[in-house]
Amino acid sequence: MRLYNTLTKRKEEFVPLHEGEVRMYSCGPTVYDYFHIGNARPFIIFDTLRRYLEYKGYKVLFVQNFTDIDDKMIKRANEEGITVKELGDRFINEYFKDADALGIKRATFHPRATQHIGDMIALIGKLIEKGVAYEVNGNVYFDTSAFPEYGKLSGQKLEELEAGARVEVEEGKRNPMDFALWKAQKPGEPAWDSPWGKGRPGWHIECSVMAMKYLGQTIDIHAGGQDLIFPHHENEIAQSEAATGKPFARYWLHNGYINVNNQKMSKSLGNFFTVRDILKQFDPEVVRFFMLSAHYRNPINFSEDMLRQAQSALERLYNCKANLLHMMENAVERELSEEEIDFIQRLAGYKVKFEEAMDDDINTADALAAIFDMVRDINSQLSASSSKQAVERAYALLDELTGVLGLLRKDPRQELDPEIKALIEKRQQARKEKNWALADQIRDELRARGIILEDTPQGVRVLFKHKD
RNA sequence: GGCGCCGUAGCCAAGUGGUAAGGCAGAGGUCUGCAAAACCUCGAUUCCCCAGUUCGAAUCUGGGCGGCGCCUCCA
Repeated sequence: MRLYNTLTKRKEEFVPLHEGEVRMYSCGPTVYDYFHIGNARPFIIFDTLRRYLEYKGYKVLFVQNFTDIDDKMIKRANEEGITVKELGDRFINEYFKDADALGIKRATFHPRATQHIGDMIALIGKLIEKGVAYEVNGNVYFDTSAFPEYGKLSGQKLEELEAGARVEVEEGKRNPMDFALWKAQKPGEPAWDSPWGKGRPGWHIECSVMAMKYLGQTIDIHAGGQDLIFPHHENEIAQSEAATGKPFARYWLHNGYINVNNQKMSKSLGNFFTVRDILKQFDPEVVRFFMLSAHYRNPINFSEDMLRQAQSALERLYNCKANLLHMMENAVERELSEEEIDFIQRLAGYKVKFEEAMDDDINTADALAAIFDMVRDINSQLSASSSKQAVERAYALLDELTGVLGLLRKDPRQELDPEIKALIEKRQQARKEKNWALADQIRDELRARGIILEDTPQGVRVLFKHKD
């Protein structure tokens, strides 16, 4: 598999450090609010990468943190009149509700920053010992000039960064690009004891600490949004590598933004849509499909119209799944025909195409194209008279490949309540008697209730309309 | 000022040297009591523009136009 590595600006063959095992870390949310759909992109994309690595047989250790202490947390907690801890508890809970809905698997570990303060203090102490960090009035800063490779991830040179710096130089910093590892307590802020007095950790140190604690000093994959390249990930590299003398992460993956009217969606611009709100109107899998319909490094424009397109496309896949399930209940056990043998051979081809796409830097758009090719073939090849074996093979592959993408997780068949069943029976009777007026009336009635009836050669097929 | 990305049919989107995937929308047809679903057919002689390299370029090089991002919290 090849992955685009931000560090080298190239696609590289992915080879994990430990055979058969992948250790990856992805920057998680700051839990001060519901997350928006721009935040959802890396969650969905890197969940998909994780699923694909597992599909390929790797054991994946996946860590995604929660940032539960920083300026935004403190500000919001004050506004709400609750503690930072209470705020964090609440939105971690809300995070899981939305993430679960989107089919994002739980990470192996979901560490919280505030539960690793001791480890952070230890790492900061080590950096001071090594002479790459210094303390001023209870604040500790990382000395960027002491780390010659600073800027290697973002492709920036220290002097250029400084020239363009819009940062106000904080009192006590030796260098404008130096960043806080530890912040002295200000009145009213939560604080922890440390060798430099009461205070709290800077943002960047948490990811270094939690990544190394759970995954070791050198991890395979570190992922996040493009806006984290600088300064967050740059700083993580500086801290971690200055402390250990070893490469911190071997492959750095960054997803592109979600735009609204071609502008980056962000909290500060106010042009964001929370996942919570979108899910009132759309099925979560529609959101997931939308994210996967473009390559993860390209920007994608978000709009309701795009979601509707995704919804229609997803429905095509669900129709295929529903058809196969329906056929499986009716298909006959018999020898495969020559045609069916050819068909099964073609199935293997779609699987190869799918894997080639995913192996090429997680090209989910191309992988979906392979699935759509397969769906067309299934639809034209299989019918009521197909052999059960052929139908089952097709179903198994569709289920397997869409499963890697986290799609088609629902069973389109649902228990019907007796009233609906009775209506369908009544309609069947009417159809037998060629009472088309009554039959159509019942069909319309059910449609209004979100139940779609299709008359197939094998009997009535019941579909449930997705939210829209 | 530094670093970087993008511009492919009405819309979305792969493809990055060998002659334009896939999806949505639309048109016609087949099937159907009518539908729905599905299937078949139709859509870029062409990939923002210009020049160059090449037997050959959407794909490489140079220039231009247009859009966007990072360099500050941000997925």
